[in-house]
Amino acid sequence: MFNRLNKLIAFLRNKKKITIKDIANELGITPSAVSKALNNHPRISDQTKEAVKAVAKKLNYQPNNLASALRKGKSNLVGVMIPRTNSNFFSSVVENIEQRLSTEGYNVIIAQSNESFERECKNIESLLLIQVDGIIASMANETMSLEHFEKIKSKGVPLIMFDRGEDALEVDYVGIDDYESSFLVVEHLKNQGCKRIAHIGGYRHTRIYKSRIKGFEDALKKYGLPVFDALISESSLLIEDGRTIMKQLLALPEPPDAVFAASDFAALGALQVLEEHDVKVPEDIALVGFSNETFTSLVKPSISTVNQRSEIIGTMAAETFLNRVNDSEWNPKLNRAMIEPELIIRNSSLKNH
Amino acid sequence: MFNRLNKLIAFLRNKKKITIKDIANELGITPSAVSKALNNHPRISDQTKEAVKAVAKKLNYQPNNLASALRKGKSNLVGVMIPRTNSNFFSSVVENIEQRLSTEGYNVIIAQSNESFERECKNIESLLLIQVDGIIASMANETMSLEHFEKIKSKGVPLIMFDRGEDALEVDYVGIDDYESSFLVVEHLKNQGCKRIAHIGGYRHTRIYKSRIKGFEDALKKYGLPVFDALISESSLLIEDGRTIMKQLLALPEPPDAVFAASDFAALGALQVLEEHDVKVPEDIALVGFSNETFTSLVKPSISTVNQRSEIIGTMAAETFLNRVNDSEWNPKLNRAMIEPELIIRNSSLKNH
DNA sequence: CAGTTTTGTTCAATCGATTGAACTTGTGTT
DNA sequence: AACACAAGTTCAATCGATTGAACAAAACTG
Repeated sequence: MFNRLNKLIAFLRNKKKITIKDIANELGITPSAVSKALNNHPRISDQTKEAVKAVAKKLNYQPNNLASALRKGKSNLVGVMIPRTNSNFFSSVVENIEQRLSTEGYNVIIAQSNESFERECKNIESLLLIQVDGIIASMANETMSLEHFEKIKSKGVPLIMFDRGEDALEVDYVGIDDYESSFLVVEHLKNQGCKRIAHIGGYRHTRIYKSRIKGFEDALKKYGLPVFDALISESSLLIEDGRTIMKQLLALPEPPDAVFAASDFAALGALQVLEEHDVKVPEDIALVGFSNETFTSLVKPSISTVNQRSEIIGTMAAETFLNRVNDSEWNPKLNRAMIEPELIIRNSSLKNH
Repeated sequence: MFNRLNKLIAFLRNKKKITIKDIANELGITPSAVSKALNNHPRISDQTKEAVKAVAKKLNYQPNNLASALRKGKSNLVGVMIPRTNSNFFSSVVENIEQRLSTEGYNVIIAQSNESFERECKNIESLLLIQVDGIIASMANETMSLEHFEKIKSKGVPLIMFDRGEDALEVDYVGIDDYESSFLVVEHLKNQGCKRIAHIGGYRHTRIYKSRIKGFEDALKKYGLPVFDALISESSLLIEDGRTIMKQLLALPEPPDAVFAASDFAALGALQVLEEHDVKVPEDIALVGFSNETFTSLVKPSISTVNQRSEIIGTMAAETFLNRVNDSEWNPKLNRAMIEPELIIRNSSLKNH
């Protein structure tokens, strides 16, 4: 009884699998003619093409991408690897990449590393196994070694990094100008009358965080403000890190009158601690975060932050990939795009209102 | 000059492409022996197996998944389609699915519909083209027609729905008991002394929202509270919807003393309006949301909400998929799992503290 | 009208791995 | 020594689509 059912199901499934052969039979031509007709080969008559396409539609033909990918060495898949999906910035970048690439016939595959180096390696492994035509990625915080990314390059698969990328990895890159963004923040805080500005930074081993720290220091100098090493810290920039560091800052003999955190999460942690210590924000201490996460506009006070222009970054990353596959080998020059950051001023740093 | 470079690159690429043939040559055996050795075929000697594996490692052999997928009709890919990635719930479910399936050798591919019906259709198209071995999905809010999902079934590809799924679509399902969750909320609100409870619900055409509304009404009856149609609304449950509806509720001759929103976003919108109208939460109006989004614990007051157990749902969805592929055709019975919801009580509904 | 082009199609090989059948050894049995 | 049998491997077909070369037929040229 089950056997009969099995066979029926198997039959139905086979029935479903329409191949170019079936179309060829239906029309009395060969599979190769069908293939060429479907691919708009110039040597095939319009008449045949139309007939083939009509039959294909009639039979509900679904091309087997695997087969064509195998033959053509092209899967029409683009892998996008991000540290986390539950971040406004990353998910927005992905959305914009999807939007741009889908018009070009590419399917976007998302993989998340969860900020884990190991996961990142595995994901790359997976994406390469799937034979993606390219990878657009942003590094996990944990990542220090670059071998896994080198592997992508060495396989000849185009690799485009965004936001978190390293110069040592000589690949196309799209991101905002992190160095510049620190200037925006410091200038704004200075205008608000702040004089002792602290920076809750990311680890210097990551280029973007290094740039933000360097930009921060240089901006202080430019605007004639003192640089205190005790006010500059490095961490993973999670909420908890923000909390810990903020507590340390408050314990200083001379606490800062402004805090610039290199991540909104760290800023949030800092805000929580400030509140717990009844420190008024922005009156006593002004606060600025980074990334324009959704919650920054929801908390009280709303947190000023740096907009990383996820739409532009996503679109440009996609565009860069497209250039890369179209130009292919003949264009070995790197494409490094630095987008202008935008400071979004909210209540956490707005003293005069 | 460029030509030479081209050739070098081409050469390097070819060099990279190690196939079982190369391994076979290296050892003086045939490709099929290599294939069998790598797949632990019983008829191959341990000695050969070890030798093959050693050489494979030495040459850094990367199996071409496309080829094996083509032959075996199995890609080892599982597509996960969710409405949005920037939601705590969905991204957590995905993470748990990934975790479970990766141990089984599957690669998870994420696609987001962005709550758009059209996008959902396209994504399914894509996933089917990629020849995924199965699809785990949660429907977009916009979706009313189910044809695209039927298509998955008709192709014999296992389909598992989670959270947002319809009974009409006769497929495996994992989700919390939405009906029950309304009881938890109403019971809690009643214990807080609330008597006129409003419900900001989702559209009834979606099963889960219908269940929540039905559960809400039945719970009111069970706990001896009056059911007012004017206090029950349907919307897309976005922040803006929460705002609009809250305003309407406040404009009533007799406003509610508690609001149960079927989404945290709607609850957030309601909270904003309440604050703008200087209504005290929870004293004047208590508020409960749904989904345990990150921000619910960050805003003031923190929002009580229903935990959808993303970990359990993700793991069970993965498990269900695995059962389905292993049991294959012989087990046509549906697997509908209803997880117990959990009420997380925060300040927005806690009057006595 | 012979000869050349153009057009439309078929042929056959190919992508890389898999798999059942077939074949060749070596070992064990009587 | 003859034979069965298992072990180890090779052979050849296959998955479905693609592609350059080859071929036939029609259209054009002088």
